[in-house]
Amino acid sequence: MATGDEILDRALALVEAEGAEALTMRRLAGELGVATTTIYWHVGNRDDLVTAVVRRHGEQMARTPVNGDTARDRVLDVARLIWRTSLEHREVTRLAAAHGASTLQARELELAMARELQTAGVVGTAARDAMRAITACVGGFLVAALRTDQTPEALRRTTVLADLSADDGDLDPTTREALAEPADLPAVFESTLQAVVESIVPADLSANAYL
Amino acid sequence: MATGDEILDRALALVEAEGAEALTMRRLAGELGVATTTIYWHVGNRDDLVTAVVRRHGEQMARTPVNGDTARDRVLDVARLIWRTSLEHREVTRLAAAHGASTLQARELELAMARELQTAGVVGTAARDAMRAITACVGGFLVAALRTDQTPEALRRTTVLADLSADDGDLDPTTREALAEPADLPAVFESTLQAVVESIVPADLSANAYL
DNA sequence: CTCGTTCTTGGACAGCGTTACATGATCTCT
DNA sequence: AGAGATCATGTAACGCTGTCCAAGAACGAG
Repeated sequence: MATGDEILDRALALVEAEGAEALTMRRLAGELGVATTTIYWHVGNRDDLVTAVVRRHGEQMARTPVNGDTARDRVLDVARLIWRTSLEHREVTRLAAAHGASTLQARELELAMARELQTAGVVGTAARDAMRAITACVGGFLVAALRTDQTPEALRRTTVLADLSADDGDLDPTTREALAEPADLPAVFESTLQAVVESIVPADLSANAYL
Repeated sequence: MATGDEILDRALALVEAEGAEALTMRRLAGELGVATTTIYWHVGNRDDLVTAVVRRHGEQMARTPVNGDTARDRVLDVARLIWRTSLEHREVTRLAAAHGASTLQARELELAMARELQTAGVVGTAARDAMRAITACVGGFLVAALRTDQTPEALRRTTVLADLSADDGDLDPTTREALAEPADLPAVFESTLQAVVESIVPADLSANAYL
């Protein structure tokens, strides 16, 4: 009656609809009209459940085609794709992050990035290091972005603003004021991404003044 | 008998000694030889507790002096400082990350970075964006690094290697082999950091071929 | 001594993941 | 067709978590 796939689909829907914290064994079982032990039988542990959910979602994420004329553009596009889809399904992203499985969520897209890097001439350990660098940055910006949509109270605890009082006197008032407001994260992400990719796959060799 | 400071000190020691997961209200109370409710009276919620612990640790973290001749070097050094101390106290870092309070942990150091950016001529919203970019990258590499020291079983689930079988046929065997092995994360971090900072605070203007 | 505030406690509640065990359904083999 | 194994589900419990309530202990001020 309740196949493993049905359970995973429901779990995914539950997470997307009501948040990562809503994914509890009892809750999911209730959603399916089934005893909690049934989930254990079909899927296993909660760890296994989350892993399977994240993996399944990761495969769906990778269905979007990659755009870009040059290989470098395509590398950039894959990174943006991870960024965008992770934000669109932020609850799944949150679940994956809490589980330490972000890499699993983006697994297919990371492979796609490796392919694009390859056609850009980056292979072997260099490709691996490049991929890790890019995905680490994307992941870092993602946690920053996901932290933003939390309760205002928790935000005030966490953000740098707090007290722009006298304790940082040697800081320009303009800067201090700017620090109190949130950054345009997508824009900062874009420019940082460009810098990182540029350091790995130089934009256009003919435009390089050194050559 | 049990002041708030004592509780926080014990909590910090507990986390550093036995891991972030060991910080439970009952466990901490037992450690202090006190009823769990006492903690609630002095510190408050568990959220409050974790927040206070992370903040306290963050203040201790910021006591290391910043090195470097040029302002740019000092910006780099602050970033490396966050990286290094966060790894040295990885359990606290894990706790902060699980709580969404990484920014709080590094608050003082981020302010230090803002100061260095200022002397490097980056002020106002540019300073804010620069700081966010750098800290996001550091944070991303940190979660990647912390994921590494997890159980081998969980690692195999998460890492990109898994099956270097036929499903990614158009991938160079050298690359495929490299992807199966972990990267030298500190080295990749260092070079990525350089690239990001370079894009914000150009190294030495006289060395720029365009000027 | 007594009142009021500060501090501490024991005991409960609801929720979580997980498991041992019993039960029913389904299929297979003789 | 009937016996037995395998699959699928349900019941009930264990130990753990954060949290709160009402009641008591300590203690300084009047």
